[in-house]
Amino acid sequence: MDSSELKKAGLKVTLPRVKILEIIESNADWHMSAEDVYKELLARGEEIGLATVYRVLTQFETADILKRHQFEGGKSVFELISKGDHDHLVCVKTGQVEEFHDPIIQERIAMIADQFDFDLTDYSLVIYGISRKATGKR
Amino acid sequence: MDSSELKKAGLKVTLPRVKILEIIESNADWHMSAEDVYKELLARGEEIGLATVYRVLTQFETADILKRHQFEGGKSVFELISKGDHDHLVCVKTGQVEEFHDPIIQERIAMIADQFDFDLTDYSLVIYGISRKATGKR
DNA sequence: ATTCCTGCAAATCATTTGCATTACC
DNA sequence: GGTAATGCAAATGATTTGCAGGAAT
Repeated sequence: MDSSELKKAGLKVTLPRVKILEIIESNADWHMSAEDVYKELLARGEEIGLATVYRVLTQFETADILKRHQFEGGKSVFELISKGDHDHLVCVKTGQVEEFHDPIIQERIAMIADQFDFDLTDYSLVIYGISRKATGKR
Repeated sequence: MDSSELKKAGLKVTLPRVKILEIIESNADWHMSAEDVYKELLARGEEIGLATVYRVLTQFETADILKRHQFEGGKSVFELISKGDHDHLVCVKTGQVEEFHDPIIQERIAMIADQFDFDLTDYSLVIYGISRKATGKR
């Protein structure tokens, strides 16, 4: 059950939090914005305010349940950290997102941080391109 | 002279545009936000509106004179494309920005885009960390 | 002259916050 | 029951846009 994850994070198990986590989990293959989550809540007939969605998403980020990404265009999108370590390719035409993992790049990043005397805390890598296969996703 | 750059880009040579380009060029070692440019204009006694700064910066971006970056925190920052190809390290404590160039990473990125059938248009790589040298820049 | 540009204020967009009310433990 | 969480509306912060007046070619 999801509640354990919430408790573990020191968050009270409330209906909005459970519902929001459910929605993110049932859409684990995409990257949802606060607005997306809110719309999905409405679609499911839940009475949860947009402000709460923003608050909860931020709490989940702090609790290391979600990771926030910016990609292009003002809005943040989120994905489950439990999905593991990966970076993204984004199609600039369709918005389609693909995931990849490249140890060589990661090793280089660690090396570069070290060269510059930085304690690496995180990095962000997004590849933008035009997908040659018309996946027309979403 | 700067005017040639503007003309080449199909932009009329106007005082705001020349002044803004001057400011960016004279601060080529940092990454300025629209607000930063605006403040610098005021400091230099120029009467140029913030809206114009935003408009001009966007035009320069479209004309491939500037590149826009997001880094952390809502605001966009800009830098001259003529500075060449590089990526960034950002100190999460001080905001200090360092630049690096790594052909191996770039080659990998090209390879990955190709594997996923993407025509690479661009990518964004930012390394976040805590600088061990207190550069206390800016 | 004509078309493009600028300044200003008002409009947007995404996100945040104050506060009274309500829901968990 | 007490504290933490939520909903709503209003506040923010960054950026954009409409429009009337001003410049550049």
